[in-house]
Amino acid sequence: MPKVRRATMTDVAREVGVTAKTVSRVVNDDGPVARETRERVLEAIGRLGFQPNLMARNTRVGARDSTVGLVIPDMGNPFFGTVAGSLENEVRARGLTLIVGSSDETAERESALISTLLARRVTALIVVPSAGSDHSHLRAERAAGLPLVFLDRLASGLTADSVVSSNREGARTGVAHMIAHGHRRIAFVGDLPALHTRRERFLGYRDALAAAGIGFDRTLVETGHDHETAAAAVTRLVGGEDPATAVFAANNVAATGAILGLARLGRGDVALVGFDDLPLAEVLKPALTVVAQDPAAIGRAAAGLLKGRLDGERSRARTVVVPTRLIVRGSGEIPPAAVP
Amino acid sequence: MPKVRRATMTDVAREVGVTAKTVSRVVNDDGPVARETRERVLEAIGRLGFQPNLMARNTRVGARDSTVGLVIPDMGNPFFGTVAGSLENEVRARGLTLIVGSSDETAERESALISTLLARRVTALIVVPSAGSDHSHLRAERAAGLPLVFLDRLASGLTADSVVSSNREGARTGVAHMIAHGHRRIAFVGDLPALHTRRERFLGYRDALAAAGIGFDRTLVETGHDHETAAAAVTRLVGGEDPATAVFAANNVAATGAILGLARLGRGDVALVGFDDLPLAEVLKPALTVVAQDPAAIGRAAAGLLKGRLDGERSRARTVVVPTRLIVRGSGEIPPAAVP
DNA sequence: GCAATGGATGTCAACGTTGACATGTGTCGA
DNA sequence: TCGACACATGTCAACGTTGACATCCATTGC
Repeated sequence: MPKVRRATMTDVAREVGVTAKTVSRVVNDDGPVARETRERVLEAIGRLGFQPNLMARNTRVGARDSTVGLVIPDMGNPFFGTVAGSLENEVRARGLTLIVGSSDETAERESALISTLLARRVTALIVVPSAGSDHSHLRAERAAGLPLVFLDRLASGLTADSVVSSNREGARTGVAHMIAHGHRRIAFVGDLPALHTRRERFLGYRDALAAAGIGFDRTLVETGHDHETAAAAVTRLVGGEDPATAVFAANNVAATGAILGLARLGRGDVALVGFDDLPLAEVLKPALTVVAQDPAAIGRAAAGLLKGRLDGERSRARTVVVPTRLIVRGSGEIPPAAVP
Repeated sequence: MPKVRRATMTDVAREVGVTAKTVSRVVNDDGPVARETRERVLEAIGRLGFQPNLMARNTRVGARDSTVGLVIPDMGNPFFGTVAGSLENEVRARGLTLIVGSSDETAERESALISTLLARRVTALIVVPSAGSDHSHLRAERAAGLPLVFLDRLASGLTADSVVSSNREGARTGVAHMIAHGHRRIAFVGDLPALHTRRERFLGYRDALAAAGIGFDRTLVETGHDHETAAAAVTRLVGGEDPATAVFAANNVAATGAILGLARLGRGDVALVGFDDLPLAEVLKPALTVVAQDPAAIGRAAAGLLKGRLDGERSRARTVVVPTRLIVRGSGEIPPAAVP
């Protein structure tokens, strides 16, 4: 690994003929410095390409840092991307910088990433828990005063501030919508079963079935963590005997996969409701009916909780539930095919 | 801001009755430690929730750090998300951690973000340059040995390792494809004019026109940096007198906006080719013909360049061009409407 | 029996920065 | 004219960690 030798305050100071402390004063606008000295220091800083070493500063001044760490499961998923973007705006408005890492939906990487961020002494931490991860090791940090917010999914092994969508109620609404259009064989395609969101949405699915007096059929439940597995799952669900006449896709990936799967089969007769909106939802044939989340609102809510903690609030952990909204566009209103 | 007091090595050492140095040896697996001492230290570490302070370590040992910083313009854009994900895999395979920040496509934020990352002494830096940003200030860093790679767009004011798609040639191919299907009024909808990708793709567009002897019409060129402005641009382009019969959308956002705009107008008769593939491209009506980029290959190429520099390569800066591929699906083969 | 060996631990200083406090110099009001 | 005061800068130590080197003790070999 190449050694990167960078200019230090002492280098700058030597260049100008002052002390490091004076350079420090210039850099931090702290304490009086003669106009002429300041100018010479700034000139030398530019010439040497000096950049203050935050790491060294932070050992001296403690945790008063300015970055917020965010851990998401997947950079490629636009839902998390949008949430991250929203969060970034909020966080920056407070003068903080957001840095993001991906856990790739594994507990080990999540844990490693959190360690890295903590080792770098981030000011606050926001985590989208991965499948199967345990967060009890964060208890000490939280107790020590680290602002900590869980996003999209609740943490396990620890109670902390959280922001989630109204998963159960949203899923119930989406499924009930298809029941109201006459469906009784409604499939559920969701993300990994260990995920909080998947479980909650599954409960909502069952709520809707139960409310309509429809028996639960385990064979109508499938998992798809990427487009192709979701497409394959849907292919199985709408084929065979006693197939599903409708599909509830419990997140954007499953919905995209379901759309691909149904289109490839030419099954425009199958009803479909997705959880989470897609940019192209309105132009699909049929247009996609969804239970829309509000990623921007989720980001704002998380930032709100974080700000409270940063301002020293020590109240009990709160969970903010961001409402979802059914957007009717066509795919969810397709009636069941006439029984032969 | 709450003060977060964390356990230090000294705290752990006091607890066990040894010196900080011994704790350091245990933590870093460095030098001999008696089995029993090691166990007692580990126990105390667990009990106190100690985590080594990377910042302090780094002041001592210098730049030998383990994180790579990545600056992208927009977290919400799946293209950058996918590239980031690919890069993450590559980087992690080398035992490094990727941290990402968003510049929101502004030069100021990009610059601030780079400063933050440099101040945190990242091992290497990967940047997707924003519109109008200047990178000459990174010359000193690069000279000092900082591995630095530009992604998707070339830097301005500095020559450094770069990875880009074959933008010009890809765009030329896409536009030529529509010309081959009889179009002569082909509109161009691209991202911000200051962006390298937009400029290159625009050159490819003009190459194709010139090769076919079609005069350039400035009124057929529009800008759309988000879905709605792109949709509005397309609406203008295909309306009025002497309208465009075909549209080349120079990135995924413009393509999505174009699809939305055309669909809302009910203009299924307008040909469309997008730059960058979309997950739902195949199921659109008509299915979307695209010039596909390979985000995973882009990530891998960048990681490859980075690894070379990390291993101490001091050769001249290289630019890797990742090929694009025309995927014919239907929307690009629509013939021009019969002239009235 | 004693030096050489090596394991287990300690001591000290240094990384780059900044808080606390000290020093020196010039200005101003009484 | 002199003390008070503000300004400009310096000195020193400390943040938490680790590299270099020292020390102590128990084996080991001859």
